[in-house]
Amino acid sequence: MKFSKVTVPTLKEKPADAEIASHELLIRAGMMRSVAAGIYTFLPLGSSALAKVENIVRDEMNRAGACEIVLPNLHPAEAWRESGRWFQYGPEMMRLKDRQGREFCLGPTAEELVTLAVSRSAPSYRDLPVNLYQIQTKYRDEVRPRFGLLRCREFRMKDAYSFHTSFEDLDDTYRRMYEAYVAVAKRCSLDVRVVEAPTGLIGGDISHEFMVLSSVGEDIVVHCLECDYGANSELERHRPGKKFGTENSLPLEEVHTPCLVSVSEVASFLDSSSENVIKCVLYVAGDELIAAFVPGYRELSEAKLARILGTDNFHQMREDERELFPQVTAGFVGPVGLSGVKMLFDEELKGAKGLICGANKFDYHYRGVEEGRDFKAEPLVDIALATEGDRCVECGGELAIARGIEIGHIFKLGEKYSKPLNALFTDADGILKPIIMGTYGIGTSRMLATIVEQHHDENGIKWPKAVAPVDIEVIVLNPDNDEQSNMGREIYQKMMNAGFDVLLDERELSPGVKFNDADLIGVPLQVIVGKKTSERKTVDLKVRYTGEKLEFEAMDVGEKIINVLENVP
RNA sequence: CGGGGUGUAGCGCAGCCAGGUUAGCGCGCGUGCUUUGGGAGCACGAGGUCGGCGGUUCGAAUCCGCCCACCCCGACCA
Repeated sequence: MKFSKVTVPTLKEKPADAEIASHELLIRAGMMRSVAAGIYTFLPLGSSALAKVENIVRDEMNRAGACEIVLPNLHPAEAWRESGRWFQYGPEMMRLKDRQGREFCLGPTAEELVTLAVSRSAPSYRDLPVNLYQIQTKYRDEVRPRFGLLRCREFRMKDAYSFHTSFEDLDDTYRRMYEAYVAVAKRCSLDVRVVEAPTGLIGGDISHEFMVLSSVGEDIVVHCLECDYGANSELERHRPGKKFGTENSLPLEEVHTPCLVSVSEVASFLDSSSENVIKCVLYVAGDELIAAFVPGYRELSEAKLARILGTDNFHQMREDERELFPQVTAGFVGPVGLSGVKMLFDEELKGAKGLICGANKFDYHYRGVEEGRDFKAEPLVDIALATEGDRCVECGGELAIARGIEIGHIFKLGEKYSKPLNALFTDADGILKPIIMGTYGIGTSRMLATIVEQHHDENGIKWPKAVAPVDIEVIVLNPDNDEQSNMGREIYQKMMNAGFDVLLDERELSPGVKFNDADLIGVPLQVIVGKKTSERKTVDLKVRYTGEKLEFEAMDVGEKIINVLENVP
């Protein structure tokens, strides 16, 4: 590949709309261009890097016993109506009609189509299990596409679907896919953490997310620093690291707390701390009011609340709704003597003593409140978010809270799709039974961005060798010099013949431009042919990842390149 | 969908508040000469529906209205 013949429009300046490193660098390095919000064109180098990632995924899928297929992007509405998701998916699904008015969508995922494809062959237990996958463009009309390739409306994803005669058999494939995903991440130089995950719109019982910890990640991950426990914050479990409330019982008393509403204000006014205050958050769900109580030093998790309520159709009470619910005194709500409201108590409130809470009376709080004596914490639920200092439920180790980028997600679906789609197999006993399914997704374009997030410096991308768009860049500093030009071309040919992807930069530009472009593009190994070549018959090698520079005799540099390349990250 | 912001040459921006000739700057691009180990120099040159539509005005990039696109925060969500 010659630099002058391939479209690599590098930019000196940061694009105005790029907020994060991967977005900025993929554009500046000439690997992609934005077309519309959350829709990108991959230019030659970006396309090449994406293909490297996808081939690693492909290889690991094949090793795990999955078979590649190609499903259409255009899905007839019929399949989605049968599963019920045509109605559930909502505006996130890109819908369209053909000239006859028949409805279609652009596939956001493909459980329906693949399940129908398998079930139409009327499989018997002898035909199962099978595991089918594709690497395809997916469409989701995200509410807010952002961060370059991290959240797109059109993106690349590998999706696999497995079909089984039993849950035990599903467990086996699930484990193999889990291991394959870990292997993919490793080969792409991504440090991945596997966490328990919510199942969302895909559904099913058990699922795991593959998270790469990163400050630009959109998910919050809670994980143990000592064991393997990790979970998405939406369903994490934790053991409090400190005691809520006081050690001993205190007498209940009412105190005047004029205009003090927030937990910290009340705590400091009463010379106490947020570890003794009950926080109350009011929610409106339909025409019902919900008072949720959590320890004052914690945040309430709306995701957990949604799971408990069985709906996400609720919102925090707004000021203009206060008159609709005269039974509460906003800002001074406490569980003691409260009625006419649905109450929920975080588990940590059980048995707590010496607490401070609203007195359900304007400008008054109670102190010395004790659960069991002054109010009963029922129902007891897990609605609080983990906080720094919490301990692991598995091993008691320290929990860390971090942001993560979700690169993969695997689900045990069971019969969720096979039942409504009537996907059956004939068992050994001759009876038709629903197929047991699993589904496994990995975002390949998101992985590409994640790799750049994890591997870059102030000069540009530092591609790990396995996913670099090309392996070697040969830079001829002065192409007008015959000796340099010939040597550059010779090395270029030789390395291509040795099976490497090589980029030859013999553009008529000053050396600085070529050096900076090379660093920006981030090819693992630079071979520099310049003055030293014409004067001393040597060439320089520069390892992009480490910045290490080596000088070798030009004559036998081919072997040296191969040796050096073997040891670069 | 709520809040905030932006839209002027391929990219990054100034000009707008206080309307007034051929709308500027840097980078990039083209041609020529010089230069070639970390974003070269000189000379000449090309490139613009000032996001769109409508209005006010003798006159609109600039003021007003509507619309569109893009970005950020939130809500939401694989």
